[in-house]
Amino acid sequence: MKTAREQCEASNTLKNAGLSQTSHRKRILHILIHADTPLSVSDILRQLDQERKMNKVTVYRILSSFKSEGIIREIPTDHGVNRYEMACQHNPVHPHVYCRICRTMTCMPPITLSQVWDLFAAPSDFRIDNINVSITGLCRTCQRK
Amino acid sequence: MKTAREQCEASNTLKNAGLSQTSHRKRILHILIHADTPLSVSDILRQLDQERKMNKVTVYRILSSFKSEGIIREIPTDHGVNRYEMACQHNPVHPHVYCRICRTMTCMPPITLSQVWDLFAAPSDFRIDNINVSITGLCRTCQRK
DNA sequence: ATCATAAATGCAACAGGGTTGCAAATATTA
DNA sequence: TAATATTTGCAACCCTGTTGCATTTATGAT
Ligand SMILES: [Mn+2]
Ligand SMILES: [Mn+2]
Ligand SMILES: [Zn+2]
Ligand SMILES: [Zn+2]
Repeated sequence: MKTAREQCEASNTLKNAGLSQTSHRKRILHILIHADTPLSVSDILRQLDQERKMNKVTVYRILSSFKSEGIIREIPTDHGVNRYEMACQHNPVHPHVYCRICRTMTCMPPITLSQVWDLFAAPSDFRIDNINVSITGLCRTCQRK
Repeated sequence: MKTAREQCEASNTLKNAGLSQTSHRKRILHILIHADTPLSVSDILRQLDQERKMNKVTVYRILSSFKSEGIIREIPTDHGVNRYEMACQHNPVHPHVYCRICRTMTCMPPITLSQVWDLFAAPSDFRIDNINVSITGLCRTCQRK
């Protein structure tokens, strides 16, 4: 019997999703698991390239497969740059605050799915894949400028 | 004394925002006021071009000024294409459902700002400009394919 | 109205995120 | 090991959105 934490590790995550265990996928997953804020593709490429270059097309395709399998969440921003975070048990759906100047994105405490459901009352014939709550504005630092 | 409806008309909106009354701005505002769903720049250009062409840079700049003045809201999507809707009295903040296949965006019933505030508990030192709730998934039609 | 000044628009060129086709490399299975 | 399917890299591309600059249009004072 595995602990919950173990099940969120890279190789288990890939196994549970039915994805083959390539080194590329594990490297990207490792970065996402250890991130404390949602990452853009540029962020991920920058981290990868410190160790060994990876083609950006590969990163996009891997993120796309992770998204299809529900391993990660995609969070759009006002600036047209998507960000990605783990969608595992330890990271339930939650809102984000996003500074439109420095483009810092910060995770907020989670809300329960039932709260979201009650509040937003999505139409019953719409199949929900993803609920994104994004609060854009100015962080404390950027308010001073 | 003007009625509330009159205050949301194009020329009044421009006057209240302190923007000069150019024909370009009025044409775009007219399109947004009569839209029943948030529009992309392509949507707006397509409608404009049926009558008389307008340069896309002009459209972007006008939307940008409208956004700065709080006349319109900008709604990002998973596909990196922003959409725009009026932010007048008759159109309070509300969530949207967005189909990731046909890319249809539909407005949902409004929630009160205090509900959002209580639920998301944004940090007190963050100055909120915009709260966006976006529900992505499949519309009824696209579920059948 | 006339002129001076500021603001708005069009055009071209560009930036950056993201995608597609195809060939080469790697993993999987028999 | 050999055959097959999947993954990766590369180049070229598409699309949204931006920037610089010249031209046009609006504004405001004389
Ligand atoms: Mn988060
Ligand atoms: Mn709406
Ligand atoms: Zn900031
Ligand atoms: Zn659809």
